[in-house]
Amino acid sequence: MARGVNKVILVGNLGNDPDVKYTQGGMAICTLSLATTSVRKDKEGNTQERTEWHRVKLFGKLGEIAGEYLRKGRQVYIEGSIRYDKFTGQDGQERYITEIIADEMQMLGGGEGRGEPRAERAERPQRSAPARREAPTAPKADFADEFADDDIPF
Amino acid sequence: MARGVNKVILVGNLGNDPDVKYTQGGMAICTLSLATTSVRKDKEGNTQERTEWHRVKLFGKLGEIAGEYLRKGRQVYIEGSIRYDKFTGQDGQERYITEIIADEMQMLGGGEGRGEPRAERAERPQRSAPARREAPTAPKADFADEFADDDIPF
Amino acid sequence: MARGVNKVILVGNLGNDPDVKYTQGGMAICTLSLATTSVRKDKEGNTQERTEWHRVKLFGKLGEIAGEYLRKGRQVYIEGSIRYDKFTGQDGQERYITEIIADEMQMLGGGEGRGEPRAERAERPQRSAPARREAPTAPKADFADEFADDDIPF
Amino acid sequence: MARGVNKVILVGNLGNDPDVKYTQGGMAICTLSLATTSVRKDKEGNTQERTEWHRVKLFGKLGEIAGEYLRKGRQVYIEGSIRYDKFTGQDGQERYITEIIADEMQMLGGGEGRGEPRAERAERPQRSAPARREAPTAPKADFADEFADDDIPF
DNA sequence: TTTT
DNA sequence: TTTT
Repeated sequence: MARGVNKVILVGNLGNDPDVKYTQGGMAICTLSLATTSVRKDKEGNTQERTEWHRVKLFGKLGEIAGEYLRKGRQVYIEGSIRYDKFTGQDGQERYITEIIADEMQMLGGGEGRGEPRAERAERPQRSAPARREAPTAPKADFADEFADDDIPF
Repeated sequence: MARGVNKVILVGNLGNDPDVKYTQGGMAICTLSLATTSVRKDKEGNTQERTEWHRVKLFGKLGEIAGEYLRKGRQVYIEGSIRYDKFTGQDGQERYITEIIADEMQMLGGGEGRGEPRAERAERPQRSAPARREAPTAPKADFADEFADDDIPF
Repeated sequence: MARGVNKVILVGNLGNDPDVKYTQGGMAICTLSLATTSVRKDKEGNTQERTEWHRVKLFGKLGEIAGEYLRKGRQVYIEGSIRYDKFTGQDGQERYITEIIADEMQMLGGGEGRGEPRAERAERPQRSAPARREAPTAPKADFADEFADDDIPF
Repeated sequence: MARGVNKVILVGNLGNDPDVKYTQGGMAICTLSLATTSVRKDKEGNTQERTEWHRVKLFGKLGEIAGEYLRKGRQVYIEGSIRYDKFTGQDGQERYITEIIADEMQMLGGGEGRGEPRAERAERPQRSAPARREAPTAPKADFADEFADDDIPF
């Protein structure tokens, strides 16, 4: 299904609440800003930090879950792939954007902030996606029937 | 869909031709023996090698493809998860086995030996799986409809 | 440096407090029991869980940090490789063991239990490793001088 | 050593010969252009391809090896991290660049082109890096002494 | 913009 | 049992 491997694994903290939008077809697109920080010592022995801010996109059901349960500051595990996009800005200038397209997400650190979906978030789909024709599914979501075979034990 | 991450990434060479069997339900189960070798220097500065032999299992369509196109010696990329199994041998002794359950496979090194499925392999399903009720699909195979949404560009 | 890739990435919770031992040479060997759980639905639509218990080993400084800061229940990220070992038990039977040799570790979920090393753990090195000739270092620990070059910005 | 995980795994083919430059300090900086292609089917059932071109950087000894042994078309495994950089172009415009900083590299597919370092590449260091004060080492290069402990078997 |  |  592919020629090559393009895999990204991130564990970081959200710099902001997730941003969820819906396509005409009713599919959720959730965008996260995720920080990963690395530390090293320079020649003088001083500790130096550097933070990368990743722009992560989650589609479909995965995006809905992210939009409901994640919040600013939360620690999260993301698995996906890198995608480089090029578009022309309103000033006619070419711009480049790099995004991580998630196909797996895990909320980390349990406890606080989990289990209570945000009310205002939960409503949005109805408002902005009136024409939702079919439940969009996220990658790997239908794990069930892939293995619905009699004789394969878990 | 999970609490935790259990991910394995391997690049290695096959020690043998793949072994393909079929379940009562007609699903392929392909087993590979995959070698990964690491090199280090010991205290005396001598180069030392160590090879791990991984037992890799591929199910469904992925297993069929592996059985047809892979051969002894071939280099392959595998992504999957670790699974520890315990069973009782014929002598009543408990035995343990560790397997890598693949959900992604990539043939590496192109060229030689690719594109020519083995005839004897290709026939086996019919013989050993007469009751094949439905085409079993491998994980991630149905990438297509997951994203079949009007407005999301590739 | 190797012929092949043997990489494992785990996010899970500790089933027990870490077990730390020291070699004759004074190097820490920390063993963790780490659970990763996956969930799927069977044909009847019932949710089924399966937990894998990984035996993780951390050496040197990484093992010391793990032994001091980790505790039962804590969530942790581990990166390493799989190693299959075979040994002969006291009954003369051959036994097999699979271990994850860690070369990266990240404590997840912040908060509770971090920042307060366990007193009894912290002392052990002195007692059991009197002959510690040199500070053993964990893989990747010496990140500093690898990049101590004038002109490479962080 | 870090707060977060920022890991990239790529398997792809080189679009060009590697580009190697040297810092004032004599450290090699090798830049690769690496293609990973993914395939999917659209709603009409047509096969669609999309290729990402990754800009990969390898430093020190790893960069030297890459510069000598890799060539256009060669398949390669890269492990590293994502780095987003921002700089001001000659026109005063801000520009963004995303790079993969490699800390592991494996040539794949054996055979052709391996084992015969390119002559013109091999010379460059002397010419452009006259002041090479010390042999720069790549990440993970000094695997040897990290484990140089009496009692730890391979 | 996050986190420790 | 593979590979370089």
